Parts: sequence; C-alpha cells; structure tokens
Amino acid sequence: MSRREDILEAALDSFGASGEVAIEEVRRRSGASVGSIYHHFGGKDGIAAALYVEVLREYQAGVVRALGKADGAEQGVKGLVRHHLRWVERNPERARFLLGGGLLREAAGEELRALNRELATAVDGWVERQGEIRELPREVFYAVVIGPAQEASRLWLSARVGSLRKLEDELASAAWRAVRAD
Amino acid sequence: MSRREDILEAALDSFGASGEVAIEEVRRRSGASVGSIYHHFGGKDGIAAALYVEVLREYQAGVVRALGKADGAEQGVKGLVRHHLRWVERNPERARFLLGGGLLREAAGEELRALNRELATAVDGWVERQGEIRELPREVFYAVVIGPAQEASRLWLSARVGSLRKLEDELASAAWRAVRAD
Amino acid sequence: MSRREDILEAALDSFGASGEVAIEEVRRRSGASVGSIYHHFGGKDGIAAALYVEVLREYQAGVVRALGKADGAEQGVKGLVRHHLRWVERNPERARFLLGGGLLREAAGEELRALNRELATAVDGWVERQGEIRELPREVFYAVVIGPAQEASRLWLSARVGSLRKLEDELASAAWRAVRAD
Amino acid sequence: MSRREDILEAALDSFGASGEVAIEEVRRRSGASVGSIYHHFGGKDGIAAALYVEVLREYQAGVVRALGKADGAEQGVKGLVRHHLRWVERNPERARFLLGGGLLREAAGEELRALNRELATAVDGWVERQGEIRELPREVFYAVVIGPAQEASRLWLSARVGSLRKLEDELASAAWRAVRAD
DNA sequence: GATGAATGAGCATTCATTCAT
DNA sequence: CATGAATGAATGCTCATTCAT
Repeated sequence: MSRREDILEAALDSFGASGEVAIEEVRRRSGASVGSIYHHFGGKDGIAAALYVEVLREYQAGVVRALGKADGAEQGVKGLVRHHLRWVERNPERARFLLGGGLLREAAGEELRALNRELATAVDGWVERQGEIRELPREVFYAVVIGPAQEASRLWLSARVGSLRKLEDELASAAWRAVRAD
Repeated sequence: MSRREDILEAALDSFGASGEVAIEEVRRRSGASVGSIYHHFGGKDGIAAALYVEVLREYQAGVVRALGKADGAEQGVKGLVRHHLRWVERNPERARFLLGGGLLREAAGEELRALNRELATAVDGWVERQGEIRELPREVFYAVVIGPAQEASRLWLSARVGSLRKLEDELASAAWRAVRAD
Repeated sequence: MSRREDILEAALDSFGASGEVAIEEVRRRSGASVGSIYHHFGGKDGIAAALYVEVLREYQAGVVRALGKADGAEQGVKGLVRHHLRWVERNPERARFLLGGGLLREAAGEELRALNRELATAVDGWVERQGEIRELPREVFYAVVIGPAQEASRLWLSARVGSLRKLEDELASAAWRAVRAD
Repeated sequence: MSRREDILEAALDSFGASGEVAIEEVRRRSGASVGSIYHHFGGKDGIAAALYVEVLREYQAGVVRALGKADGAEQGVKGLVRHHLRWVERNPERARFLLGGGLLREAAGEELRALNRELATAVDGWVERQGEIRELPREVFYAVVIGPAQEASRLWLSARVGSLRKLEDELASAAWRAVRAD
C-alpha cells in the first residue's frame, strides 16, 4: 500500500508545483514507474480523483468533528470557521488542491457526490437541531459561514503573508453575527 | 485595434471551453494567424495577462460605481454584494476566468498590482468615511463582504442551477449584519 | 540497443544533410517516434552530445593506435598526420560533424572533458618518451602537427576535389620538419 | 549608410551570441525595422553574404599588407602567421564568423570567389618570387603555413585562455621550418 | 505487481518573408 | 527609405497512454 501512498503524495506535490497533476511529474517525484502508476490508478484522472476523495474525506471529517464537540449554535458556527482556517493553514498544499482544482470542475464521480451528500445531511441535521440560527436557504447558510474564511484562505494561500490564526476570532464572530437569529 | 480585441475575445472563449487559454484554440476561434497573436501578445501568458487586466478593470469599475451611487453605509455594503452577484451572472465567462484562473496564481505584473492598489485605496477611503461600519482589519472586511457572494458565485458557476438573483437579498443582508457597528 | 544506434545513425545523416541535428529529420530517417527519441536522449542536445562522444571516442582510438604502432618519433608524428587524413577521408560525415559542429562550441559535458584529458595524457606521455622532438608548448605541438592536416581536411570536406591521400606525404613531412629537434 | 552598418554590426553580434544570423535578433539589436533590413539586404542570406564579404576583405587586406612589407621569404611566411594570430585576437567576433560560419559552407557568391581568386593570385605571385621556399602544392603551402595558426586560434576562440601573442614566435618559426627550402 | 520502451497527437514558439501604408 | 502588422511553415518538446516482458 506504500506505493499507492507515495504516488498520491507525489501527485499532491506535482499539483503544488505546477497547478496540475502530471503523470510524468508524478513518476519523477514518486520513483514509481509509469506502468505502476497506471496499474494503481488507471490514469491521470484516476490519480486526481483518488487524491481529491482522500483529501476531501479528511477535511470533512474535521467538519463533523467540529460540530460534534460544539456546545450550542454559536460554538458550532464559530467552530466551522475555525476548523476551515486551521485546516488550510496546516495543509496548504491540500487546501490549494481542494479549493483551486476542484470546486469549479464538475464534481465527477459517484464517490464524491456521496461524500458531499453525507456531509450535507450531517450539517443540515445539526443546523435544524439548533434554535438560535436564522432561517436561511441551505446555500446561503453555507456561503455565509464558509465564504469569508474561504476568501481569507485564498488570499493567504496566494501570498502567504500574515497568519490566518490572527483573523480567526474576527471571522468567526462575523459569521456568527451573520447567521444567528436576532 | 480590432485584431487585438478579436484575439482577446477568442481567448476568453477558449478559457470557457477548456479551462485554459490555448494558443491553438485562440487561433482557431479568432481567425488570426499564430504569428499575429505573437506579434500582439508575445505568447500564451501575454494573452492571459492582457485579458486578466481588461476583465479586472471592468469588474473594478463596477465596484467603484456601486460605492459611488450608494447613500450610506448599508446601501454601500449591500451594493458591493449585489454588484458582485450581478456581474457574475451577467458575465459568467469573465467571472470564471477572473475567479478560477487568477486568484490562486501569483497576481503577476505591475499593472495588476497597480489596479488592485487603486481599488483598495478607493474602497478603504469609502469605508473610513462611513460611521456605521464596525472596525475590522482590511482583509476581514473584504472577506466578510465579498466572501459569501463569491462562494455562492462559485457554486452557481459550476452547476448553473437556480439564479443568483434570488439569493441577492439574503446575502446582502447577511453581509450587512456581519459588518455593521452595533 | 538497436533503437539507440538507429537514432544516432540518423542524427549523423541529418547533420550531413543540413548541417544540424534536427529532431524531425532524425525521426524521419530513423523511423523512431519522437517519444522514443526523447526517451533515449532527452532532446536535441542529448543526441548531439551522445553522437559527439561516440565519434570522438572512435577518432581518438585511432590516434592512440597510430602512436602505439609507431617506431620512433618521426614515424609517430607522421602517423598522427596520416591517421587524421585517412580518418577524415574514410569518415567524411563523422569528420564534418566533429570538426564543424563541435570544436567552436563549448566542449560541454564531463564525459567529453574526460575523453580529451585521457587523450592528452596519452599523447603527452608519448612525446616525452621521444628524444628527437623539439621542446614546444603543448598547444603548439598539437597545432603544428594536426593544424595543417586539419586545414587540408576542411578544404577537402567543403569542396571534395582531389584526394587527401595525395597530400599525405607532403603534410606528414612538413609536420615532421616543424617539430623535430635540429 | 549608417543604417547598413548598424545592421551589419548587429548581424555580427547576433552570430556571436547564437551562432547564426537571425533576422529577428538583428532587428532587436540594430533597432531597424524588418522592412528596413529587407530593403537593404534582401533577406537573411543577403546579410550574411554582405557581412562575410566585408570581413573577408578586411582580413585579406591584412594578408596582402603583411606580404608587402616583408623583406624576404622568412619574414613573409612568419608575417602571414603573425597577421593571422593578431587579427584573430583583435577581432574575435569577426574571426568566429569567418572561421566557423564560412569555410565549411559552400563559398557562395561570385563576389566571394573573386576575392579568393585575387588573394590566391597575390600570394602565389609572392611565393614564386621567393627563392628560399620549398616547392609545394598550393594547398599544402597554405595548409602548412596557416593551419597551425588556425588551429591555435580555434582553441583560443573556444576557451579564451592564455594569449595568442605568446605563441606567435613558436608558431611562426614552426611554419618557416616546415616550408623553407633546405 | 512492477518496469520502461514505444507511440503519436497536440501544443507553444520561432522565424523568414511579404506588403500595405 | 522606413515601419510594423500579418502570415504560415517548420520545429522542439511534453505527455497521457499502451504493452510486452
């Protein structure tokens, strides 16, 4: 199983360096042969998909964890924001891959859709169980809570100045102000 | 000047179709010869840069206009959100190019930096002249106001379901709640 | 190993025909695919370098052989001249490549430097063991012995009139007159 | 006439930099427009030819001068060698162009043939008027006298180590030993 | 499972040359 | 005499993919 992981690791590095997952680059970085890569992942898209799933799964696990340990709506919403910022800061490479590469592309693959559905259900359920949150369309809630953190992340990822940590409190409070019931 | 514009137009279409500005594609779509393209833009990156500048300039002009005609802080903040959403919905191709291609990459080029500086100064000035806006770090203000609209735009651009128009009021109000002084 | 050799052969022919090693030409002549050429030699310069090394090695082997079988200084010096002329006449293509392409360019590559060093050591050693040769700076000895043969070769290669064979005795004697101790 | 000279100058620089005379490069270096270059020289080959003629004429004038002021065969032969070395050292760019670019190529152009014929006649005449020079075929005389200096020049041009000046005496004497009658 | 040689489509780029102004 | 836009053939190179061993 080590080969698989080496290859995924190399794929992530390749994306970090050039903005795309290139087989040739992956081969160079992982030390695996072309044949081996094809054996494991079937091709270029296969690697990207596998990597995407793996990274997304890890990110989402953090989201669920953040909601799980939250005590009340405010802590939950702020926790989502904090988790986002911390995860990006600790995983800049993975963040770049997830944010840059994926969201605009068609979220291909049944596995991905399943993952997203699962998360949506979990978050929706949590939201419904809270009383202090304003009634908002799903997408709006998501956009308002995550959008600012995302935007800050994007800036940070492209310039790497300052620290996301310092903005945490401000962004978390702002998100809470935006979605709490009055 | 017509050749130049034809080429830029074709470059935008090329990006829309394949996610990147491909010389070969631009040639096919614009009808210009390769040589002519190189004569005017120097190469692949030259086209992308010129296009980026042009599109960004147009977007920013709208931002300034929105602030200009706003009467008070609330209208101004909501105007920024509304402008963002409307511009994206009316210029999906340009939006995709601006959001997808550029922000993660290094915002290269002196011209770009100048544009961004100009806008920042304009917006900062406006913010300072308002009394009802909470004191926030620059980046936070920007992220909180534009982030949600951006996130919603991203979703819309990748799936094209529903209409951004319907979310306008909610997103504008949420932004205002997040940044107004209490 | 056959592919490699086919490609080098074709590269030599390409150089003979057009004065340079052109990938496209090599592909046509060798029957190999572009990809295969790149797989083996990494690119245009890689082919030229490999060819240069191979040809130089063969030429130098002849030089060493000529000195090895020489009985005395006079025979050795004359042997060098004769070997040069004969090698050029029997390998006009290789000669053109070696003389025309390489000497003015930077003799890049560790392998080349090593080859040249080896030969220099061998020739120097031989010279030192002879008593009848005039004391001369290394470069002068080399230039005086090989220069005339080289110049004659150059002329012959560009016009292909007459035969180098006929000049052998004259050039060999002249070289000997120029370097023998009085 | 200044434009013409600017262009030729730029052509020489272009050759020095890349090993060939490239119109685009000439344009950049000379500041002249493509059109202007074509007006004056008709094209790529036109520039190379004009440059070649100019440079060769200048070199040959030096040869004739060297023979003219020589007093006797020995001084003449040594003068040829010295002139060659000095001219190369003072005009490395021109030397590279003349030696590298030209001799292997077909010496195209009636003008060039005329120049070479003139020089040959001049040198032949001078040689015949000397008594102390060994009877040698034309080409052999030329190769033996100039070859060593040429070879030394080639080495110097590619590495630029040491000075040709220091080798002058040795090379001149060697040439004289090789061609004088006994 | 692993290796690497081979393939060929596709792409960016260069460059000599023409020509209308 | 000068300018520079336009052309298009030619070329080096990358890269995903296949397949025999």
